Amino acid sequence: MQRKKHLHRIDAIDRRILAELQIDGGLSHADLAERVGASAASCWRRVKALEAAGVLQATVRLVDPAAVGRGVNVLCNLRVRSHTREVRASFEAFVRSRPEILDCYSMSGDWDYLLRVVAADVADYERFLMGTLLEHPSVGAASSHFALAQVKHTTAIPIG
Amino acid sequence: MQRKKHLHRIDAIDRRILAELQIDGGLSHADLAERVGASAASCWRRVKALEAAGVLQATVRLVDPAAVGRGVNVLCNLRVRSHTREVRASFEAFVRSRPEILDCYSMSGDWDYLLRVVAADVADYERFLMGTLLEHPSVGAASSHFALAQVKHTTAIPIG
DNA sequence: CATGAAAGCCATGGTAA
DNA sequence: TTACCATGGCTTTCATG
Repeated sequence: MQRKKHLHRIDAIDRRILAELQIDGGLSHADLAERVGASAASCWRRVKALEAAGVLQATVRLVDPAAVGRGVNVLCNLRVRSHTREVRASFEAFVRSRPEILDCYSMSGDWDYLLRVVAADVADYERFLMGTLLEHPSVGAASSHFALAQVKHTTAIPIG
Repeated sequence: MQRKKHLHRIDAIDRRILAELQIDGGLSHADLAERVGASAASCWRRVKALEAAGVLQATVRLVDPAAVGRGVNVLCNLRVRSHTREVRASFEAFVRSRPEILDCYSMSGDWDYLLRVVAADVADYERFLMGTLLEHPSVGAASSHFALAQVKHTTAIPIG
């Protein structure tokens, strides 16, 4: 799973390719070529190079969380029980293994980590918090905050 | 931009389709059919229905933020200057208009919003904070925390 | 050396039974 | 659900600036 083979110089056309594909990943090479102002063949070569360099990553379909019963977002600040290498590695492996934890950042400041958890409802989150998260030996304190609404949520990184 | 036309009953095969497509959105209908244990035609109809219902949303390509100079994540707690409808609407429109703000949640608790901002480095974020965010008339206080690492970041909602 | 144009193969989407 | 066909995208080749 090694990526980032070789730093590929990203020029203006590459950036336009990235900008288009991260909005619509289903574009054909022909359509993409038209939008970025290059030939289909050149476009195809660039896409392959960007993939090989690890700049262009997975193609994914987005699913409406509410439609599959995961409409509640909870942001959870968390401290680990100790800051040894082992405990942190154990916690991070745990985080990666739990599908309801979508995002996890190691933070500077008062808390060690910030998690985003999706749940069906408050009771569902309570079960996860008490039954799973706080049960894990690596976890110290946690402070949960419910999102009232998701004002914005995008996967598109600003390019340019 | 109306979605969610009609609540479509999602059965086990639909869930498997969603689970597969949110991991690999580039799957052909034939491959998808094989993985979920249905025929290609049936699979195709289900995908169309899920799209029409708004359950299956955009196909996007993920881009490595660091490769395009956006490797720093900042989580920013924020209060608006007042809680009137107008001020909140103004703030939320502002948030949606700024491409470096990837996520924004309206929160319960001490702060009104939580933002995730991607920046090139600390100085770049400082410019955004002082020059753009805090300059906006709707914004009151803000408290920024830098992510030391992105331990986990996925777009895949748990299905099932 | 990278690009652009052209062409063939093949897989795919879509339809009909 | 299975079978079929025509469409169109992917990939290579080649000539060019």
